[in-house]
Amino acid sequence: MATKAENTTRFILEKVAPMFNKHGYVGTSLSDITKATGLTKGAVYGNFESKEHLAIEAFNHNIRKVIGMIADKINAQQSASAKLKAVTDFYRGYYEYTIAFGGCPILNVGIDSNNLNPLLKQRVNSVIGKLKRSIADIILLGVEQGEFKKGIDADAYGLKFFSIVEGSIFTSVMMKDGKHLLDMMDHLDNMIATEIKK
Amino acid sequence: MATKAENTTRFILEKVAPMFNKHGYVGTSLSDITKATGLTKGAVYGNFESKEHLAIEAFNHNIRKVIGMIADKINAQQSASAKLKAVTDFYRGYYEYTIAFGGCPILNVGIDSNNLNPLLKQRVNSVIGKLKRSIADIILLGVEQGEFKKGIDADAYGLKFFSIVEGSIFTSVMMKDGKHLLDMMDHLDNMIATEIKK
DNA sequence: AAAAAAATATACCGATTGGTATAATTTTAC
DNA sequence: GTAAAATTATACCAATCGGTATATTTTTTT
Repeated sequence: MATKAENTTRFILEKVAPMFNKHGYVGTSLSDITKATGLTKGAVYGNFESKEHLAIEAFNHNIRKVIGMIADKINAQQSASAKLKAVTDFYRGYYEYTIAFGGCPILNVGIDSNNLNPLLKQRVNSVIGKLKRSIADIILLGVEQGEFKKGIDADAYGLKFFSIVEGSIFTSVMMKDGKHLLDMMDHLDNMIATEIKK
Repeated sequence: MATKAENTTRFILEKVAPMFNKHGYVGTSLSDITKATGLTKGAVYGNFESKEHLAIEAFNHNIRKVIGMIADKINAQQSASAKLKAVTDFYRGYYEYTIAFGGCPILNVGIDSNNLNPLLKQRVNSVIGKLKRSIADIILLGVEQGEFKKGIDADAYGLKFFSIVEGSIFTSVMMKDGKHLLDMMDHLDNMIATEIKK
């Protein structure tokens, strides 16, 4: 059975994760946190050594959730092109999913931590690297299986994929325009069809 | 001649604009501002009614500079395709230009102000709308002049263009990878060539 | 159920936050 | 050059910041 502290840790994280995502690191105060959790500073600092570590774990929590969902969609498919389609399909539903949550954690925490919080930024960069890698690996798989063109720069396309996704989320969230995200996923599918597939 | 206050206003704005861009609204304190300008709160509040208005005018200042540069490049070209190429060429040099400055103000202030500062967010949205409009107008010009395909959704492409640019800047700045921005501008040029041009 | 250990609450710390009233200074108008 | 007006500096405000030492409560172990 989970100990009391483990339960509290998870409880705090779940309450706090969307707050950090919406309002950023400096924009989320300890009093915001105690207010939202109904706990006191004692409980918070009993479970997390500092606000910074709490923010990092909140980011990890957010990322685990999103990445987990994408990974499930990817793993449910066999072929490389079906895996890539699973990713764009996932983001086709992302606007509705994320709008209450405050947008993409990578984008939000990335911008928020840049020039301000090196530890957090390092975490974000690590996640970007992993996402790029997982797309690039799918592309390499497609090349191996004869689905995709030989000699394609998988890493560069992984990063392209990522940039287009993040830019689309930014615009959709800012303009409150879920349709735009759909358009952009069509654009990505088209890029895959014309530039990557044989 | 400019009055004393006008000079001071401009001086503060120039000093403060990159700070807000790098560290965000909550991340830039009045003491940061007085330290950077060498002035006192009296001078600051004599020229700006509040920190929020200062942040808004700093954003306007940043935007005017960037938009002005793009507009010059666009206006220097005659044909619609040359105008679009001028935009992607501008962003090909954007990484070096912006890295010391802290990234794109639209992206930074957009993320920063979302769910936190409605006035600032409104300003950002207005700028996004104008950028979309100016790209869409170039596309409409191209259609009119027979360069571009008829029946193309100029507004949707304006927003696509914007999303790809912003996503690319985000990734480039985060990963400190200027090359990626070049790749993405190639991608945009290619999109124009294959989807928009006749 | 009692004792030990773990977890949470309370009360406080110095530092900093944005903002302001007023005094001192500098600029402008005459 | 002097008076009036505009501008900047100083000194202060209450509120809030992240963090901590300690007291209290709750959970776990025996």
